[in-house]
Amino acid sequence: MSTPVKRYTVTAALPYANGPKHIGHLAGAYIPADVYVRYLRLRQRDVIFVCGSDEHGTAIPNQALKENTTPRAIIDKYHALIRDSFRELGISFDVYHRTSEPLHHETSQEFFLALHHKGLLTEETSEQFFDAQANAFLADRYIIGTCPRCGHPDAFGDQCEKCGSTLSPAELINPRSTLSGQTPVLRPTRHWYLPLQNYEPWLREWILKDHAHDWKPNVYGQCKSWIDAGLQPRAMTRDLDWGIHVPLPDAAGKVLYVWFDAPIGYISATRALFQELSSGTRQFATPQRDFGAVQPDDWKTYWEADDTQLVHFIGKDNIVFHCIIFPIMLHASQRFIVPTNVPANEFMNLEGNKMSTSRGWSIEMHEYLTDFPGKPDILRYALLTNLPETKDSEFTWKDFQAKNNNELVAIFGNFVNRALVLTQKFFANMVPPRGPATPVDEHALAAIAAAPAAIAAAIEAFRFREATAALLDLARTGNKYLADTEPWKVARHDLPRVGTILHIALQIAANLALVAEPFLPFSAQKLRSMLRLQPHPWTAAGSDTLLPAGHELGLAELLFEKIEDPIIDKQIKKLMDTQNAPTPAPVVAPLKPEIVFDDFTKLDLRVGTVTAASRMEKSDKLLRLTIDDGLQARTILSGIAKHYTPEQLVGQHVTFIANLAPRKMMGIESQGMVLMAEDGDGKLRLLQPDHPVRPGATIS
RNA sequence: CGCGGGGUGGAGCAGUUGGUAGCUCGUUGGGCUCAUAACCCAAAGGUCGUAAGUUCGAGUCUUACCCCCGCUACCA
Repeated sequence: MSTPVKRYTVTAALPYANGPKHIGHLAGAYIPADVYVRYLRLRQRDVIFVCGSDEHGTAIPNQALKENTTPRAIIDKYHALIRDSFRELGISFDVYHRTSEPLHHETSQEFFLALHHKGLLTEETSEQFFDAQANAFLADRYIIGTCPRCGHPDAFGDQCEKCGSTLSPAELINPRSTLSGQTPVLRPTRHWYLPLQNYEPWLREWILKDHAHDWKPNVYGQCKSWIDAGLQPRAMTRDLDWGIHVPLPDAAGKVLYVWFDAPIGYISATRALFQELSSGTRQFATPQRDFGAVQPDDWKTYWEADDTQLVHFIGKDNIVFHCIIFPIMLHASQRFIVPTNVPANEFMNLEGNKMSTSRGWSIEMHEYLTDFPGKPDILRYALLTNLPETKDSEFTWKDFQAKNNNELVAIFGNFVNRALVLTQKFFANMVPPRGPATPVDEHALAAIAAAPAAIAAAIEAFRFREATAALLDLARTGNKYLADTEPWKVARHDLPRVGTILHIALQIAANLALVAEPFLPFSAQKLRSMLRLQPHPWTAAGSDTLLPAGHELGLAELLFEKIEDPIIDKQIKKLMDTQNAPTPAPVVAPLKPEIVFDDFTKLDLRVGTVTAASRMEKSDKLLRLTIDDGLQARTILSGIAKHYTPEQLVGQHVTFIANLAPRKMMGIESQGMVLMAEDGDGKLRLLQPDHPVRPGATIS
């Protein structure tokens, strides 16, 4: 709204290097970001496209344990895999860095210290689980125990991988440390917090007011939700030995929170880019344009100058970090600019279900590249036309096939092929001269002139589906033009007229080659070579003189190939097979330690009759039961709403623990615990006597 | 009434400030034969989640409710 934009810093979410990344990630961030950047480059704007691997956090050591190797080996492996996949898919980063690099550690520590020296971080002490034997605080992921929901014996402290529940370590039954197997204890620990709440007025001004109209509704809504809920201080450090050390004298064993250091990775990557550009080395930098002579410090303008536009491309899971926390860090630094826009996408589902690498329900980038060699553009196109821009979308293999066969092949590729084959046939593969234009010709020329602006407007508004559709519309125009003018018929009596028609058709093809570059870079390149067309800036798009009369064309080949059913069926089968893979044997909980008879007699187990049952408001799982135990009506809350309706329970016998200390949940006191048999798959069933008994009957 | 996003022809989606409901794919019929049985034209197909309200007029505004997705919470 103020200063004209002089340069762009475009980032795509740092992929977490704990495993391969799938096409949902591509659809969420990388493909739209790449289209945007390639477009800006064609506009000859000053843009950098930065990314890198996010290699810290607790999940990396965790994955190392799973794969029985070291964190270093994990990040090396997945960094390379992800980086190479991106490159093969044509994601044109100027630099792909990694957060394990010393330069990033240094950048992050400087950032942390800058905030610390300004007095913007607070120190607080809280209680966290500690493993006395390993002498280490345990991140949630390092604590495992029996899941209180499904009984899975190896649920993590933050989440049960089996039933998907979100947990906190305190909920686990028989919690144990993965480091030593010991039961962890609570112990106080000190951390540095960023008081997010202090920045609420600024956020309200910056997001809710200044960006009320230019940010996407899903992003804006999420931000508003967070701000209105009231922001809390957030710990920016962790007790861990994998990560970036807190650069303070009294902070042994403390590292920066991964979400503190990861977004700083964008800055580190930018620094790395300019270091390598100025020194001529190429380790992480893969410059996609001529940057000219630069100095190492030139990175600063891309993060500090007001006339730089910073755009973060991310998936919706990252909104809070890129719109709230990182901007607060940037703003608090009083040095860096904050993002101009954060065009986050929703999620892409796969054949009806959420994508998940761990459950095998996904298409990994490297798998696609192996199964469809030389066809990155088809995936780019299929994702682009189906981006989850406003809501979750769905990828199916049939749709992928249809998009390729009916659109890329039949409309785009076929038009180009028609124009080239006709030119070969009638004009010895030379661009014929153009004669007087008829109204039909004028119409086609007008379409050529209008297309680039329509595409550009959609890209600049972050509407990539629309932009892609506009691209294909130009190819449709070409097909229609040929159908309307019928050069194969005209050839029988008026060859010069055929020349005019093909001249215009070839200009359409040339324009396609130009404006397709951001979307389908490999095919655009191929088409350019078929036309022997030099690269042009975007400003040349819309011109009807890209190919001069007399210009000799190159060798015509098929731009896209049909994909036959068996290929698609094979992919679908592959996906289905992952679900039919031998399901892990039903979980039978391991035996607990032996107890003596006295331990058993401490339990007062009884049978009661349910006299009333109702759902608890605001709870999916809790039922409020009133139970006649022979003495009184006692209230017990039970987490069985997913398994029984209140109506089913009234009148039923239930067994319960009568002398369990009362516990308040959702504001209601629960006086006991109803016993349930739990199946391996998490289903709960009542435990009942096989004949009616009187309420209060004891169990022994 | 926890928060956010979304519910529009068979499928996937557009619909800016309220003024006769559009696009792509699919379907059906026709045309064409240069082209990867591709292309072009036409038609059929929607009570815009439900109900009420504001208005001369609502997919578009208000209210209530229903459903889907995500986040959050309870789970003795």
